[in-house]
Amino acid sequence: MKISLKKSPDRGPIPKPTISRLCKIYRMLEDIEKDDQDTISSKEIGKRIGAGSHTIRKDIGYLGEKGTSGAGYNVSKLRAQIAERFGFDIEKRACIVGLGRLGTAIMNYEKILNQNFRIVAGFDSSINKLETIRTDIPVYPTYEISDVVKRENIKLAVITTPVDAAEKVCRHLIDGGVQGIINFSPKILHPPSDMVHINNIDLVDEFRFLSAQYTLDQK
Amino acid sequence: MKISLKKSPDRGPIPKPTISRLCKIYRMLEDIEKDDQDTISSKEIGKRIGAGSHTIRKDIGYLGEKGTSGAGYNVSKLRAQIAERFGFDIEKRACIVGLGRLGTAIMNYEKILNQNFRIVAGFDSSINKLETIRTDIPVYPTYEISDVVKRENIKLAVITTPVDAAEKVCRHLIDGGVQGIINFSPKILHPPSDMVHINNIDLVDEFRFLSAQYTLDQK
DNA sequence: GTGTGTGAAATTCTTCACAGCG
DNA sequence: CGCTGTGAAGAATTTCACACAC
Repeated sequence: MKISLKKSPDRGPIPKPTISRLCKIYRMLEDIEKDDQDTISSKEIGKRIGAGSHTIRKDIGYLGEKGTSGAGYNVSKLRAQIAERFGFDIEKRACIVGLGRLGTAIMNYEKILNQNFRIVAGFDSSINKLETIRTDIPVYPTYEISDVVKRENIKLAVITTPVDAAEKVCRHLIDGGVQGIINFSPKILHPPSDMVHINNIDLVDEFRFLSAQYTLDQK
Repeated sequence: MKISLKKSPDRGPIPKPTISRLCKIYRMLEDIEKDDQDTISSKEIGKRIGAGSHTIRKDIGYLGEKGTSGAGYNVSKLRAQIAERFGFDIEKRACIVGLGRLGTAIMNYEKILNQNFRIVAGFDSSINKLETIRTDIPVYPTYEISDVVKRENIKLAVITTPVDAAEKVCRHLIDGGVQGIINFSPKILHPPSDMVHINNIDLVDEFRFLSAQYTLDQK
């Protein structure tokens, strides 16, 4: 007699690289859903996001839902699965701190609005700037950060201030309850607790990284 | 008799994470050099860039130059060492394709200019935009990309076009000889050869990644 | 004592390989 | 067959631990 002991598979915590790939896969699935295609193989997903089919299957394995052998994955089911696991169906409220060129560019980046991320506040330390900015999104002086963040239930923030302001701004955001920060200032910010995640993106560093790589492979 | 056989250490190819950290360390050293501090320990470097002291020592080990036990590393010597290895002393020429809000913001990001990266061209498909843009940097229509890139010896590029243009632009850049690309469009671009490096940064994905992480750790 | 250099261990992540399903 | 699911192998990184230098 065969005992159908279904051994629970890989259900450890999801590795970060997997989370990152699943986010990319998610967007890809959105695109594909718009086309006629309603099924997709791990191989094709892999080709699109730049990974092997094995990796993709492992990644999807963490979600728990199964694909159909021989056919691949059901596009909308898989997308829904990722959304559910990562909370993408719940609208997230975000803000931008630092309304210079980059900050306003992001504030107006219409794409974000459609994607269950809503930018509901902008902050700048210059009263002048606050008065001249043309936008539908309410803007506030920086000293109100933690109050507004609390009141508006903002969970995500983008920092586009000059370097010297970044650290203080970061503290205020976290005091207010922000849980994820994208920091474009060239000051590396560290999460004060495991409940907060920070993504430091510095353009100059990115340039350097690319430059270093191709310099190295010319040796 | 003791034979002083100096076994050559870790001299394999430098791992990517190490390259990335060394780029951050490099910037940090620049900052510190401006202050009075002329020596720094692996522990402090680690704290600043968010890594353990062990990791930092390993990273620096790849460079070949040694620190001084008990004192740490000589700041300017280490910086020079990184610059030399990664070619940071050689001025790199860059361009921006897509002169929307984000593109122009980056084009005017004065920091880059000071850092041995010079933005020497902008491109856009709209003649209108080319005519109205106010900048010292020469701008061209996109169909001239590969010519201008070749002529101006441009090695780095930033893509800030809408999605549908990204792929074609990427090809033209690479035809012209670009070796490193930062792509801000939400289309994932793949390097056609090992000689080209591409860094795909999509804002929405970054939001999702952060959002996913904090959603997961609330479970 | 403080701090580096580095093999070795531990961990994390990716790739392989192959059984099993449609 | 083609394609998924998954343990096991393998590779890449990080962390440890401790000898040695200042």
